Amino acid sequence: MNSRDRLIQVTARLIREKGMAATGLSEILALAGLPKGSLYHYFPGGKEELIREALQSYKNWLAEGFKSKMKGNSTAEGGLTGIVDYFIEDLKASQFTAGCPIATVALESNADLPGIAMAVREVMDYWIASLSAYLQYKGMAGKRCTAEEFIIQLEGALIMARIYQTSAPLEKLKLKIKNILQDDHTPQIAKL
Amino acid sequence: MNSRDRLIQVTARLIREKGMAATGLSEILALAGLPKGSLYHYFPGGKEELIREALQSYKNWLAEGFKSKMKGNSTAEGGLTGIVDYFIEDLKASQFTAGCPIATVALESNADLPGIAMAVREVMDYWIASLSAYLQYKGMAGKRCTAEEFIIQLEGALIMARIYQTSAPLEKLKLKIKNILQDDHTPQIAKL
DNA sequence: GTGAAATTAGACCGATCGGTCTAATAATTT
DNA sequence: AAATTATTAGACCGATCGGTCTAATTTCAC
Repeated sequence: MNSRDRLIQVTARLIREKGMAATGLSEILALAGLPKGSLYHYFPGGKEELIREALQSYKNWLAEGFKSKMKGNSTAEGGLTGIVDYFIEDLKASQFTAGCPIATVALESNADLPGIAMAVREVMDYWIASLSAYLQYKGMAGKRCTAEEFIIQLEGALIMARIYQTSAPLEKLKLKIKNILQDDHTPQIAKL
Repeated sequence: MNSRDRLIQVTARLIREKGMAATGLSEILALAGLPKGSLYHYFPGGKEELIREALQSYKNWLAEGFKSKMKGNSTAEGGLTGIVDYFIEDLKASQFTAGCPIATVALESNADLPGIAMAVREVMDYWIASLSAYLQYKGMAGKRCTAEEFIIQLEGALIMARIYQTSAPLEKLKLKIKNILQDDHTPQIAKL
């Protein structure tokens, strides 16, 4: 992997493990085996740009999961179950140290970091849109609400999993997918 | 408010807004209007002890919510709705800058901070236990699973609310409470 | 092979980090 | 009033923070 990508990957990993503020540039550089010059060569915007790129790379990670897990499942229920499995695998591989970077950064971002907050929204938008499109393709009604509902429960489960160091909440989520898909999530006051 | 409590409150607020690592002692002291000596007088354990206390204070905040919102509602559904309202009020009061400190700190904590991770678990334990006891009092079955389920959805909704700066996910959660209470959350393989 | 561009290397910067320490002051006890 | 304790005050510490800058080196084009 080239230096630029290595920096992004290391940054992404550290952010998922301990957040944005606790991740120092020197630690990133040490793990990537690069000097400071390389960082500012590839990312003139410094730490913030690097973090934004790390968030963007999470989009690719999500896209990979969509591709591999949805292709192998014919039903919407199977597809969503696959996505949860994708997160379970990731969680176990990291020994429950890696959460969702979107959530982690979202909870750390504030009005002082508008660029970060926007990047967070963008990735979440992508996630919701991808899931919605998938659900629509599978013939679901109220797709966007269902997608949001699924992600909300997934994010909540990921936090619980992190706190108690167990994948149980995600395993439980898999059992609830059928309900999520069946529930009527269309807003009471029509939105579209 | 005395100096000690002021330090805890300021710390709790900053943590909820931007997390643990990004919250500096100097900022805490400036907002509390106290010198460094006071901090280490009351909290010899330094920043970590202060954060643990801030997390503990969140237990009190939760307990207040339980008291005020559950007393005023006779049904379990009404009680949980009240809790969600409690979070909505808090979120709006902070202009969507204050998340759940448990989640925020949980996503920032790792093996290097065992004391923090334990404090996070302790507050979450308290939360789950309180809700379980309430549900049992209201005659619910599968109380603990239902409590966990509710909290997971609340945490997920809080993240979404933070990202999009809207209380909509929490408003939606209120509409789902009836379903959460009705669903069978007892584990497939009995746990107790 | 030579010149230009891309990349690596790391010294250096001021600011801030969490933490320690001593002294002054305020409050309380006797 | 004197002695004791609790609290405030802030100078100071080494370490690290994110960031800048100049060279050295490597890569690549011609």
